[in-house]
Amino acid sequence: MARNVEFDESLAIQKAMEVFWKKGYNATSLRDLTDAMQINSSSLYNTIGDKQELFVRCVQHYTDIRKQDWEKRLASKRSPLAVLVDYIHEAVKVIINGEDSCMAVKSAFEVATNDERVKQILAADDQRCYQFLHDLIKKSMDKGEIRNDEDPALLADYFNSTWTGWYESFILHRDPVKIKRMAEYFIRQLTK
Amino acid sequence: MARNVEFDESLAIQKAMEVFWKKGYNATSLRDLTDAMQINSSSLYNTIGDKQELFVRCVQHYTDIRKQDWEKRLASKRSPLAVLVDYIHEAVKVIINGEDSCMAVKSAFEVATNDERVKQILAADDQRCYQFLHDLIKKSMDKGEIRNDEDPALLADYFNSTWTGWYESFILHRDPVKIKRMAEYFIRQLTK
DNA sequence: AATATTATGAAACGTTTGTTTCAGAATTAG
DNA sequence: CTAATTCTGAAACAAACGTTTCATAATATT
Repeated sequence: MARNVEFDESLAIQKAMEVFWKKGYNATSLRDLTDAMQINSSSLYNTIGDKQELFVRCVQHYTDIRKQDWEKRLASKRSPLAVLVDYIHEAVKVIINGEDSCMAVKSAFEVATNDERVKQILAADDQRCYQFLHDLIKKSMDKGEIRNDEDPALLADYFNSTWTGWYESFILHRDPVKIKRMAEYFIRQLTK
Repeated sequence: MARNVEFDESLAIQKAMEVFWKKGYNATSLRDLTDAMQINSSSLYNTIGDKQELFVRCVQHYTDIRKQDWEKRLASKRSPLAVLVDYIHEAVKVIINGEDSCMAVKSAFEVATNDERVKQILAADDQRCYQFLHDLIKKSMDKGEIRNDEDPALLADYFNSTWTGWYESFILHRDPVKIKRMAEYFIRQLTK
């Protein structure tokens, strides 16, 4: 027998995520957040909680979106190698055209070292990406699309950790050609 | 005709660097810094400047140390491949045993996106690491120590960006074996 | 329609932030 | 020794921080 929450919580989380993504955890103030979310701080504290809790929810939201993307790609009818190559090309596009870097990577270095919950969420996200790559590599090997003289688990680990450096490179040099060349080498390693 | 600065400036920079390295730029307060440096904030502002200026000096100091290390390794009498492999193994040790992640990487993601001077310093540092790798790879190819069917500039770029992901992986999973296996694969790519 | 309950907005909370001030201690040059 | 200059330490600064309070508005249930 009382009123309901007025604002759309998932939309508010989305808006907060965008701010955290761009500025990072520590450089984002609560006013930055409530401005973007268009809610009062009392509403924030009544529903979601404090800044840390909000950040956890935002990181969770960020990784949820990625999870859905990987699941959709794995369900594709195309050949595993085609899905893998397509994914790499889209990753390059995101790095080159995206205004901001990857929120998962930024949060891993800035927050995961101090916040156990954020670390768990990002570790789970990383594990899913590994699984995504491992599935595609294994299937490609079984179908004879790529060479199979290396352990697919090792390749998945290696490739999974590779993107991170591409983000750093693009932050420092803003050279799209450099990223594209590395991606081509990346794919060549598998196929030749 | 007046007194001199009392504290050792380079020692103070070193101490400040350690704090920034561990906590990151935004999570570090000026009191954290003056406590570690064991100086009063007035002395800090009189000699070095504000927080941003101090951070720039710390990042510069961090990259200076790396520069010296690369120069020393390049001057080695051993074979280029041996120097390269040795460097990779030591990089793995640093990742696995180091309490904190790489300050250059952390700063690239947290600060370089907003601070042009930090970005320039880190870009120059990255360029030097590229040059270090390129020199060793080129020489190894010329001596016939490794395969030469790929462009050494491309390999240097690719390898240079690879470490960053290893740091992220270790933050999230703390699995030394994983890092070691990736390093072995890394070396295998060159030699076989 | 009355009532109990909850969400909201504005203001205020005590801390902490980065930075500045300034009197006095220290030191060098004449 | 004197005097001019500079460094230091403690205190204070306003602004911004994350968070809480509370009166009021809103609504679902009876």
